[in-house]
Amino acid sequence: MTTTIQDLPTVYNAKETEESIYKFWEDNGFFKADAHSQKEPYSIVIPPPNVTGVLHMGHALDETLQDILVRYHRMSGFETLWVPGTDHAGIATQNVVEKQLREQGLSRYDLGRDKFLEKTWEWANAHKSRILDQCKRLGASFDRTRERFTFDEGCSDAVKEVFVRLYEKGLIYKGKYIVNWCPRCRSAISDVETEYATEQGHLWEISYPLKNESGAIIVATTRPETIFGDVAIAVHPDDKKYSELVGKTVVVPLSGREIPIIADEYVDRNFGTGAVKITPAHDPNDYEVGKRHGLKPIWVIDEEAKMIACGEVPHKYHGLDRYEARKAIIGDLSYQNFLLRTKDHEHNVGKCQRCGTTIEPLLSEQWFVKMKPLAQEAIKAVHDGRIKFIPERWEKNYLGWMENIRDWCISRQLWWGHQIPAYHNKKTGEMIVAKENPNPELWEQETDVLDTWFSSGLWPFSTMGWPNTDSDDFKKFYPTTTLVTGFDIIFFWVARMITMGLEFTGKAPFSTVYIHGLIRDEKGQKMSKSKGNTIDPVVIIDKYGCDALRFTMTSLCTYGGQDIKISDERFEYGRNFANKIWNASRFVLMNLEGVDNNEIDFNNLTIADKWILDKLNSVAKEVNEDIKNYRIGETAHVLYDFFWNSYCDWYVEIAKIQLQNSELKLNTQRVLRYVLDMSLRLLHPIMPHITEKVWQLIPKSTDIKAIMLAPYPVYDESLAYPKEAKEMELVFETISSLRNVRQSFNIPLSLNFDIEIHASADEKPIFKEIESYVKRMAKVENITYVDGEVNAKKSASAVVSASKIVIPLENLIDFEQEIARQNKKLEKLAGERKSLEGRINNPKFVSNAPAELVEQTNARIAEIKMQEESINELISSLKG
RNA sequence: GGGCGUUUAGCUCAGUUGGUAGAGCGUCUCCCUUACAAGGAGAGGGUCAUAAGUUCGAGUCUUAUAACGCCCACCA
Repeated sequence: MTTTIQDLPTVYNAKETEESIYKFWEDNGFFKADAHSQKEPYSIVIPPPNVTGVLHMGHALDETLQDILVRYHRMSGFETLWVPGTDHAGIATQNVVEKQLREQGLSRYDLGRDKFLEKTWEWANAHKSRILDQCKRLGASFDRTRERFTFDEGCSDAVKEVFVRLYEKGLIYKGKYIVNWCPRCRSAISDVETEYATEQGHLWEISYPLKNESGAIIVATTRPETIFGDVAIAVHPDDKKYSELVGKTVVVPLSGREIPIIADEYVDRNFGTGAVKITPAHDPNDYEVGKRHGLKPIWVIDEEAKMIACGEVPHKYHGLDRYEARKAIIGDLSYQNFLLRTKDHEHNVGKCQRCGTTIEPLLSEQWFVKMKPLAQEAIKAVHDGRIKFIPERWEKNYLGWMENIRDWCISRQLWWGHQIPAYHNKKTGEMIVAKENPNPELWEQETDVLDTWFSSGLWPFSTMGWPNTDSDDFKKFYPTTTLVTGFDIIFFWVARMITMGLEFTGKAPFSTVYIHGLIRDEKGQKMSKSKGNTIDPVVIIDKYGCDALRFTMTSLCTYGGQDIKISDERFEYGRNFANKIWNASRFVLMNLEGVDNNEIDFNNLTIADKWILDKLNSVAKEVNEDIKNYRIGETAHVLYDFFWNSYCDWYVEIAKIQLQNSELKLNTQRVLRYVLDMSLRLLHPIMPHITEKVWQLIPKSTDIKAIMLAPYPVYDESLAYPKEAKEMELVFETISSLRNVRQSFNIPLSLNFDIEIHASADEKPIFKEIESYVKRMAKVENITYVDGEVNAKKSASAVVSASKIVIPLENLIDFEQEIARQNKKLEKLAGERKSLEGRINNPKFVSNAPAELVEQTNARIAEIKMQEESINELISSLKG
């Protein structure tokens, strides 16, 4: 880089910098992890983004937090691996490709399985690289040489291995059960993929006449279209209203079929009429009731949610959509006087998570994983601390789900996904489960594919070479250290990774699950394409810069993991900070001319030098603790405050004074450089590009090639200067008070005034030491020290710590106003003193509170009293 | 029905061993002081949702209430 300092623009150009800096890192292979390193490992696997589309803000946050942890640990001496990759996202990807086809008037069936898969692979491949390229724009320091895909060869092998082993252990079975069926996706989906929405519906009361006698039983239902699948009417066994009817037979309206009245505890006597129609093929509860009573299910709705065109469904309803059928049946029931009443009824309806279609509970043959036996260890691992959640409250959520876990329906009637490794004998129909087809001439593979989460559940170890447990990566980097993700996929993904990891590797796949909030729009709504309220991270990066995006988002992360509301303008916060860093750096670089490569001369430090070094030191301490404890938002705030308010607003301003002093110049340059260097390192994990860019420009002697490889600053006891840090308060207070006076009386900056300091004995030497700062920063001409009585006549004045400062300004100040100003301060002090005195006068406080606090309180009261006295003295002197 | 979260300055939100409140933005005043107007300086602004309790002391702990939000369960 041949940029000279003078060439650096006054406004930070994020776009230019970020591109070249990322290239610099990548070209040098700095992200590549070494499996043979002796360093302690730190590893993260990326939650693989779906190949359905492009990166959204949620990814941007997730990737940023991971990158912060990765960069922090890399700088802190760990052998650090971040594995990138993407998820084939079975149902979601199939849906987007199908949608594309539909726009051309085609369905997947028009293409056929092979052609459709070819097309989907094209889509996936295109999006895979696009997504990871977008991650690069986020500054992600992942090891691209280890990029993986949940549907690549290695992952597929792991999937087959796991499936076969679970099957052989009896933990995978196939059978007919009621499942959540999405008629649009034409596939079963799992419980967690089913979301519930409250809908306004109806409760219809239908009369079922008794066979061979007068009378009827009245049944309440929300789903009259399943009437042809009724196999019984159930009432509660203790319901006296119906006790005489149990055992009798009724005739199903519109059908004529005869079904029994049975008694079952499941029925709620107080709901509806207390009598329920039982439709085992289309309702999970009814299925259980049917099983208990040995009733055979009757299918009346097909896989597309249309009335079945055969069997028990009368001809006129054949092929009708479920809702059309409902309308027709209600009409017919009403016409034939079977419909007695229609009531409004609010109920929850299951929806497909992926397409929003109302779920049709359907009895069908599916594959399941028995989760209960696997869950035990997954519960234990959290209880005994092998895995911990941050924030902790998610543990409870996870455990609650695990403890009540149900079997997992893993088969999907889709095309895009891992085909189930089960084979059917073409002649005998026999079925085997094996990793490979023993003989394709004889055996045909199961057409169902696996739930996409089945392969994501193996991600932490399938990416490390498993089932080959001797692979270098597996040995060095598994188990991973931290998993970073949002709470929305704890059940889908985190829980499954934990169960699978423990089952197949014997180890928890990660030790910490760091759960962050969800990104929402400025109104707190979830971002979604359909609402049109999404913010594209790439657009933000183009407009404000990647580091600005990262810093802003990081600063909004709270320890409690609250959701994060963002709007375009919020990123100005990070952009402004980046610009501040840029300009402060420019100032420092411009002033480093003539500086040597030597370290700071610690025997020749000014009070201000010591103060900033002390401050930097304590900031380093706090930042390390914050990151280790996942208080990453706090890290951002601490660094912002330090860099802007301490370094820029105070130290750089003081340095301008010291640089003009030939004795102090060189060491001031070194301190400026040192603090800048360390600040950049501290900030690097959050704002990688700008810190690298500036760091490369700093003249220094190190042979470390990049800031991203430089050691992360830690607390250093030899750099603690508590005494000077405290004494500097006098500088801040003095200058602030003088500025306040200037502002209060509209004294122009062009006018330098004189001051008289009535210093306490202790503070006098400090005042002398800091004179040059006060003069320049408060625009003071002369400072004189006055002992004895104060004469503040026609003056403004200020009480600073134990000293008094008088500013003779007889033509410029309004004395009434000055008295008012001082009185206001008195009021404030008196308020504080009274409340403190209240405490100290309470004997219980004195006896119960820590001695140190009592002492502090007394000291503060004494200080206030003294300051009150001083102010009173000043006021009377002013009047006199 | 069960669980969780939120309620603090006009707005958005921080505030972990309980010691009398902070930031950013916005507002008001002044300033283009040779790093930065995406900036500098100064100021104003809060009975920390409500009620009770524990404590010498509560934004912080306990209980209850209210409002809003989320998750789980799912009576047809």
